[in-house]
Amino acid sequence: MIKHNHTECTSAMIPVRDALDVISGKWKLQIIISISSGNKRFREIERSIPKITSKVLAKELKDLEEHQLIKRTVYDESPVLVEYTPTSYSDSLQDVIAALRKWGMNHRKKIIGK
Amino acid sequence: MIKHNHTECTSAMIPVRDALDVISGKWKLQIIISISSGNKRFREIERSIPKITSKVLAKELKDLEEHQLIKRTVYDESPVLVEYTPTSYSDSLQDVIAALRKWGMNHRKKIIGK
DNA sequence: CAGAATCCTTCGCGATACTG
DNA sequence: CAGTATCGCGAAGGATTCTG
Repeated sequence: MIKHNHTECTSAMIPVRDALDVISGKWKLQIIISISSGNKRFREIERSIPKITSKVLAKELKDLEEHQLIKRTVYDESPVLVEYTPTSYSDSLQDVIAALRKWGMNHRKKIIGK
Repeated sequence: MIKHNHTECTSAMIPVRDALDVISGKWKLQIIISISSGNKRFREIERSIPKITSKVLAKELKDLEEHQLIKRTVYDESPVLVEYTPTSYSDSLQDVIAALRKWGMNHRKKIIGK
Protein backbone atom coordinates (compact mmCIF):
# COMPACT_ATOMS: atom_id res chain seq x y z
CA MET A 1 0.00 0.00 0.00
CA ILE A 2 1.31 3.36 -1.05
CA LYS A 3 1.35 6.26 1.31
CA HIS A 4 1.30 9.87 0.26
CA ASN A 5 3.75 12.16 1.97
CA HIS A 6 1.25 14.83 2.78
CA THR A 7 -0.83 12.28 4.60
CA GLU A 8 2.07 10.64 6.30
CA CYS A 9 3.67 13.76 7.66
CA THR A 10 0.56 14.66 9.63
CA SER A 11 1.37 12.02 12.17
CA ALA A 12 4.78 13.55 12.57
CA MET A 13 3.32 16.98 13.09
CA ILE A 14 0.74 16.27 15.75
CA PRO A 15 3.11 15.53 18.62
CA VAL A 16 5.23 18.53 17.68
CA ARG A 17 2.12 20.67 17.82
CA ASP A 18 1.21 19.17 21.16
CA ALA A 19 4.62 20.05 22.52
CA LEU A 20 4.56 23.56 21.12
CA ASP A 21 1.11 24.17 22.56
CA VAL A 22 2.54 23.67 26.02
CA ILE A 23 6.01 25.17 25.87
CA SER A 24 6.03 27.67 23.06
CA GLY A 25 5.73 31.34 23.68
CA LYS A 26 8.37 33.81 24.53
CA TRP A 27 8.91 32.95 28.19
CA LYS A 28 8.00 29.42 29.23
CA LEU A 29 11.28 27.70 28.51
CA GLN A 30 13.27 30.55 29.95
CA ILE A 31 11.30 30.28 33.17
CA ILE A 32 11.88 26.55 33.34
CA ILE A 33 15.58 27.06 32.75
CA SER A 34 15.72 29.65 35.48
CA ILE A 35 13.93 27.50 38.01
CA SER A 36 15.90 24.43 36.99
CA SER A 37 19.12 26.28 37.66
CA GLY A 38 18.10 27.04 41.19
CA ASN A 39 16.05 30.19 41.27
CA LYS A 40 13.06 29.73 43.56
CA ARG A 41 11.57 33.05 44.55
CA PHE A 42 9.34 35.21 42.40
CA ARG A 43 11.66 38.23 42.33
CA GLU A 44 14.64 35.99 41.91
CA ILE A 45 13.16 34.43 38.81
CA GLU A 46 12.04 37.82 37.58
CA ARG A 47 15.52 39.27 37.88
CA SER A 48 17.07 36.27 36.18
CA ILE A 49 15.03 36.78 33.02
CA PRO A 50 15.82 40.01 31.22
CA LYS A 51 12.84 42.12 30.21
CA ILE A 52 10.12 39.99 31.75
CA THR A 53 7.48 41.84 33.75
CA SER A 54 5.80 40.68 36.93
CA LYS A 55 2.47 40.46 35.18
CA VAL A 56 3.71 38.17 32.48
CA LEU A 57 5.74 36.11 34.90
CA ALA A 58 2.74 35.58 37.16
CA LYS A 59 0.63 34.40 34.27
CA GLU A 60 3.26 32.07 32.88
CA LEU A 61 3.95 30.57 36.29
CA LYS A 62 0.26 29.79 36.58
CA ASP A 63 0.24 28.09 33.20
CA LEU A 64 3.32 26.06 34.00
CA GLU A 65 1.89 24.98 37.31
CA GLU A 66 -1.32 23.81 35.66
CA HIS A 67 0.73 21.71 33.28
CA GLN A 68 2.65 20.37 36.26
CA LEU A 69 5.89 21.70 34.91
CA ILE A 70 6.66 23.52 38.14
CA LYS A 71 5.56 23.24 41.73
CA ARG A 72 4.39 26.18 43.79
CA THR A 73 4.83 25.98 47.54
CA VAL A 74 3.61 28.58 50.00
CA TYR A 75 5.32 28.78 53.36
CA ASP A 76 2.99 30.53 55.70
CA GLU A 77 5.37 32.89 57.34
CA SER A 78 5.22 36.61 57.59
CA PRO A 79 5.97 38.02 55.15
CA VAL A 80 4.64 35.20 53.03
CA LEU A 81 7.25 33.07 51.32
CA VAL A 82 6.59 31.35 48.02
CA GLU A 83 8.91 28.95 46.27
CA TYR A 84 8.81 27.56 42.79
CA THR A 85 10.60 24.33 42.09
CA PRO A 86 11.03 22.05 39.10
CA THR A 87 9.09 18.80 38.82
CA SER A 88 10.19 15.49 37.42
CA TYR A 89 8.03 16.36 34.46
CA SER A 90 9.94 19.52 33.73
CA ASP A 91 13.12 17.50 33.94
CA SER A 92 11.83 15.53 30.97
CA LEU A 93 12.16 18.72 28.95
CA GLN A 94 15.92 18.76 29.26
CA ASP A 95 16.36 16.99 25.93
CA VAL A 96 14.24 19.59 24.21
CA ILE A 97 16.11 22.41 25.89
CA ALA A 98 19.45 20.86 25.06
CA ALA A 99 18.52 20.47 21.40
CA LEU A 100 17.29 24.05 21.20
CA ARG A 101 20.35 25.33 22.96
CA LYS A 102 22.69 23.50 20.68
CA TRP A 103 20.90 24.70 17.60
CA GLY A 104 20.70 28.24 18.92
CA MET A 105 24.42 28.36 19.60
CA ASN A 106 25.15 27.13 16.14
CA HIS A 107 22.72 29.60 14.66
CA ARG A 108 24.34 32.49 16.48
CA LYS A 109 27.73 31.41 15.22
CA LYS A 110 26.36 31.30 11.70
CA ILE A 111 24.84 34.77 11.96
CA ILE A 112 27.85 36.41 13.56
CA GLY A 113 30.32 34.48 11.47
CA LYS A 114 29.39 36.27 8.29
CA MET B 1 35.15 32.69 42.30
CA ILE B 2 31.56 32.11 43.14
CA LYS B 3 28.87 32.35 40.54
CA HIS B 4 25.28 33.19 41.24
CA ASN B 5 22.70 31.04 39.61
CA HIS B 6 20.61 33.84 38.26
CA THR B 7 23.64 35.17 36.52
CA GLU B 8 24.84 31.84 35.34
CA CYS B 9 21.59 30.68 33.80
CA THR B 10 21.47 33.67 31.47
CA SER B 11 24.11 32.09 29.32
CA ALA B 12 21.95 29.01 29.07
CA MET B 13 18.94 31.04 28.07
CA ILE B 14 20.37 33.14 25.29
CA PRO B 15 20.85 30.38 22.73
CA VAL B 16 17.42 29.00 23.54
CA ARG B 17 15.97 32.43 22.91
CA ASP B 18 17.89 32.68 19.67
CA ALA B 19 16.46 29.40 18.53
CA LEU B 20 12.93 30.27 19.53
CA ASP B 21 13.15 33.61 17.76
CA VAL B 22 13.64 31.75 14.53
CA ILE B 23 11.44 28.69 14.82
CA SER B 24 8.75 29.49 17.33
CA GLY B 25 5.23 30.34 16.32
CA LYS B 26 2.41 28.12 15.40
CA TRP B 27 3.48 27.10 11.94
CA LYS B 28 7.20 27.22 11.21
CA LEU B 29 8.16 23.76 12.36
CA GLN B 30 5.12 22.22 10.79
CA ILE B 31 6.06 23.77 7.48
CA ILE B 32 9.60 22.48 7.77
CA ILE B 33 8.30 19.02 8.59
CA SER B 34 5.99 19.11 5.61
CA ILE B 35 8.69 20.20 3.19
CA SER B 36 11.19 17.79 4.70
CA SER B 37 8.81 14.93 4.06
CA GLY B 38 8.59 15.71 0.41
CA ASN B 39 5.96 18.33 -0.18
CA LYS B 40 7.20 20.91 -2.63
CA ARG B 41 4.37 22.93 -4.09
CA PHE B 42 2.52 25.74 -2.39
CA ARG B 43 -0.88 24.07 -2.47
CA GLU B 44 0.64 20.76 -1.56
CA ILE B 45 2.16 22.20 1.57
CA GLU B 46 -1.04 24.08 2.32
CA ARG B 47 -3.11 20.92 2.12
CA SER B 48 -0.66 19.00 4.27
CA ILE B 49 -1.05 21.39 7.19
CA PRO B 50 -4.51 21.40 8.70
CA LYS B 51 -6.08 24.83 9.21
CA ILE B 52 -3.31 26.91 7.72
CA THR B 53 -4.39 29.65 5.34
CA SER B 54 -2.63 30.74 2.19
CA LYS B 55 -1.92 34.15 3.65
CA VAL B 56 -0.18 32.77 6.70
CA LEU B 57 1.65 30.15 4.67
CA ALA B 58 2.96 32.76 2.27
CA LYS B 59 4.26 34.88 5.10
CA GLU B 60 5.89 32.00 6.94
CA LEU B 61 7.54 30.71 3.77
CA LYS B 62 9.05 34.13 3.27
CA ASP B 63 10.41 34.15 6.81
CA LEU B 64 11.86 30.69 6.47
CA GLU B 65 13.49 31.55 3.19
CA GLU B 66 15.12 34.61 4.72
CA HIS B 67 16.56 32.45 7.44
CA GLN B 68 17.75 30.00 4.79
CA LEU B 69 15.68 27.24 6.24
CA ILE B 70 14.05 26.53 2.90
CA LYS B 71 14.86 27.19 -0.70
CA ARG B 72 12.42 28.69 -3.16
CA THR B 73 12.88 27.86 -6.81
CA VAL B 74 10.82 29.31 -9.63
CA TYR B 75 10.59 27.34 -12.86
CA ASP B 76 9.56 29.71 -15.56
CA GLU B 77 6.94 27.69 -17.26
CA SER B 78 3.38 28.53 -17.92
CA PRO B 79 1.61 28.31 -15.59
CA VAL B 80 4.41 29.27 -13.29
CA LEU B 81 5.83 26.47 -11.17
CA VAL B 82 7.34 27.09 -7.76
CA GLU B 83 9.06 24.56 -5.58
CA TYR B 84 10.10 24.74 -1.97
CA THR B 85 12.82 22.43 -0.78
CA PRO B 86 14.70 21.87 2.45
CA THR B 87 18.22 23.17 2.92
CA SER B 88 21.08 21.57 4.75
CA TYR B 89 20.43 24.14 7.42
CA SER B 90 16.88 22.96 7.96
CA ASP B 91 18.23 19.45 8.23
CA SER B 92 20.13 20.62 11.27
CA LEU B 93 16.79 21.13 12.96
CA GLN B 94 16.00 17.43 12.94
CA ASP B 95 17.36 16.99 16.46
CA VAL B 96 15.11 19.74 17.72
CA ILE B 97 12.13 18.30 15.93
CA ALA B 98 12.88 14.82 17.19
CA ALA B 99 13.15 16.03 20.79
CA LEU B 100 9.90 17.95 20.51
CA ARG B 101 8.17 15.03 18.88
CA LYS B 102 9.28 12.62 21.54
CA TRP B 103 8.21 14.93 24.32
CA GLY B 104 4.90 15.67 22.63
CA MET B 105 4.09 12.00 22.26
CA ASN B 106 4.86 11.41 25.89
CA HIS B 107 2.81 14.42 26.90
CA ARG B 108 -0.18 13.21 24.95
CA LYS B 109 0.07 9.84 26.60
CA LYS B 110 0.16 11.52 29.97
CA ILE B 111 -2.88 13.66 29.25
CA ILE B 112 -4.98 10.88 27.77
CA GLY B 113 -3.80 8.36 30.29
CA LYS B 114 -5.61 9.97 33.16
C1' DC C 1 8.07 40.24 48.89
C1' DA C 2 4.46 38.22 45.75
C1' DG C 3 1.61 39.44 43.05
C1' DA C 4 -3.14 41.94 41.23
C1' DA C 5 -5.34 45.85 38.70
C1' DT C 6 -5.64 48.81 34.93
C1' DC C 7 -4.81 50.57 30.51
C1' DC C 8 -2.97 50.36 26.15
C1' DT C 9 -0.43 48.72 21.95
C1' DT C 10 1.11 45.36 18.94
C1' DC C 11 0.87 41.19 16.51
C1' DG C 12 -0.51 36.57 15.25
C1' DC C 13 -3.83 34.69 12.96
C1' DG C 14 -8.41 33.89 10.71
C1' DA C 15 -12.06 34.82 6.93
C1' DT C 16 -13.05 36.15 2.57
C1' DA C 17 -12.22 37.69 -1.82
C1' DC C 18 -9.38 38.60 -5.65
C1' DT C 19 -5.26 38.51 -9.37
C1' DG C 20 -1.89 37.07 -13.16
C1' DC D 1 -1.53 27.34 -9.56
C1' DA D 2 0.83 30.73 -6.47
C1' DG D 3 0.02 33.83 -4.23
C1' DT D 4 -1.97 39.19 -2.73
C1' DA D 5 -5.45 42.42 -0.64
C1' DT D 6 -8.43 43.83 2.99
C1' DC D 7 -10.57 43.59 7.23
C1' DG D 8 -10.70 42.56 11.85
C1' DC D 9 -10.64 40.04 16.25
C1' DG D 10 -8.52 38.31 20.33
C1' DA D 11 -4.62 37.29 22.78
C1' DA D 12 0.11 38.47 24.08
C1' DG D 13 2.77 41.54 25.99
C1' DG D 14 4.37 46.35 27.88
C1' DA D 15 4.08 50.30 31.44
C1' DT D 16 2.63 51.81 35.57
C1' DT D 17 0.52 51.75 39.90
C1' DC D 18 -1.31 49.51 43.94
C1' DT D 19 -2.06 45.99 47.86
C1' DG D 20 -1.64 42.59 51.89
